[in-house]
Amino acid sequence: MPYPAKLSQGAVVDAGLALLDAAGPAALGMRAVADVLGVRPASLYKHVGDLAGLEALLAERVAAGLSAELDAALAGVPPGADAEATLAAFADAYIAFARRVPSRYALFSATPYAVPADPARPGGERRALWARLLAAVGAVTGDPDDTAAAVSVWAFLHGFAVLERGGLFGASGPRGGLARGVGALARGLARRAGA
Amino acid sequence: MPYPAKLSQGAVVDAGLALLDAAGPAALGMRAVADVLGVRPASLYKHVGDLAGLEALLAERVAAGLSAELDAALAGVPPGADAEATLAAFADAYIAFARRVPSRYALFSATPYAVPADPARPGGERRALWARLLAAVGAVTGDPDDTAAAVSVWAFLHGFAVLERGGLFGASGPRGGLARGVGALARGLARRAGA
DNA sequence: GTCTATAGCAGGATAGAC
DNA sequence: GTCTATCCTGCTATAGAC
Repeated sequence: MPYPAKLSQGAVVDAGLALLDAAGPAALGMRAVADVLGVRPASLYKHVGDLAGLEALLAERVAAGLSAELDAALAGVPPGADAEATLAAFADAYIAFARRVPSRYALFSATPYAVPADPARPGGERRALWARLLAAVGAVTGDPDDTAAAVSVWAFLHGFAVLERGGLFGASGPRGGLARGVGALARGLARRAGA
Repeated sequence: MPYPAKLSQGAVVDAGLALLDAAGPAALGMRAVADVLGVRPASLYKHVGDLAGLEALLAERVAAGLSAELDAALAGVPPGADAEATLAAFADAYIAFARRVPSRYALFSATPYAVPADPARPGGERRALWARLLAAVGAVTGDPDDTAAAVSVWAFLHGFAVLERGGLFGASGPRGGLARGVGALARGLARRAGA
């Protein structure tokens, strides 16, 4: 065989992830991914469609990784723990991910919605993430499906991650803003004592 | 005169702003701005240096606009108002700006720090914005220089703006998450009643 | 200060051979 | 399924004439 099969969709996604970590989201492109794989750019189109398709696959993969880490963090919280401690564990895991692999987090959060293409029903990982968030927030509010509260917490965490990564906090850094915000949200979102 | 002066730095910035509003941050470029002005791209370089210089000028201008609106919102709060109402007015004005001119907000928040170039000491508008934020948060915490609390509120507002604009909330939208988060932060950040 | 002309670079995507 | 070869589009930035 003159041209044996060297690629697969999974291999292309793996290469994209490696490139993402090494060179950042701006460097993600068909040419660069092909270079990583030692292959010609044209070959990739048979496996991931086009660049947008590759990005969607990558976002899904990243969402799965984040979801797993959040799951582990929630599982590590002792059964009788304080509700605020549960939310703090979730928040710490979320921010730790954004700090450890900022390029993956950037790609994930820049992809509006994994437009449900035909194969394998993407977007499912996003829903899993949302479920983890609702669980963590539910521990604080007492309502296991408190959408507004979940939106609040997500907005705070995402905003913190983005501002920190963008250098918007300046040289002084966040200055305790993470713990302060998580604590404030936990107390402020909690069901009123008398209710 | 064969080539009368048609341009000025201010005119180029105005055109950039118009282009930004009409076509989004991705469309901002020397060619496009020149087209808006009916001029050749090469002419712009005498006025704004290069593309990065133009972006810095635009970010500064946008920061000034946002700062002014926040100022007006804070000034509109009655003197004896509740501390939570003050923060809510600030938050509403912030999000209203991000919704009304999303491209301007995106440019502003994407520019890490107006690198202080020689002319007119840029970056000053950012500091003004930070002062407004500290004032609004100080009304809630009682500390006029509570950095951690200000970081918390900014992270929440920016995160909300970004997620909403990016369509990350999905079809259902934020679902009351803004008011919920502002209320929770106001209560959670407030100085303890007994202190 | 504006113009013409051009250099230089990078990127996505396709047609058709093997 | 991979290859070669190529097209097309987009952009910043500079040199030198007027």
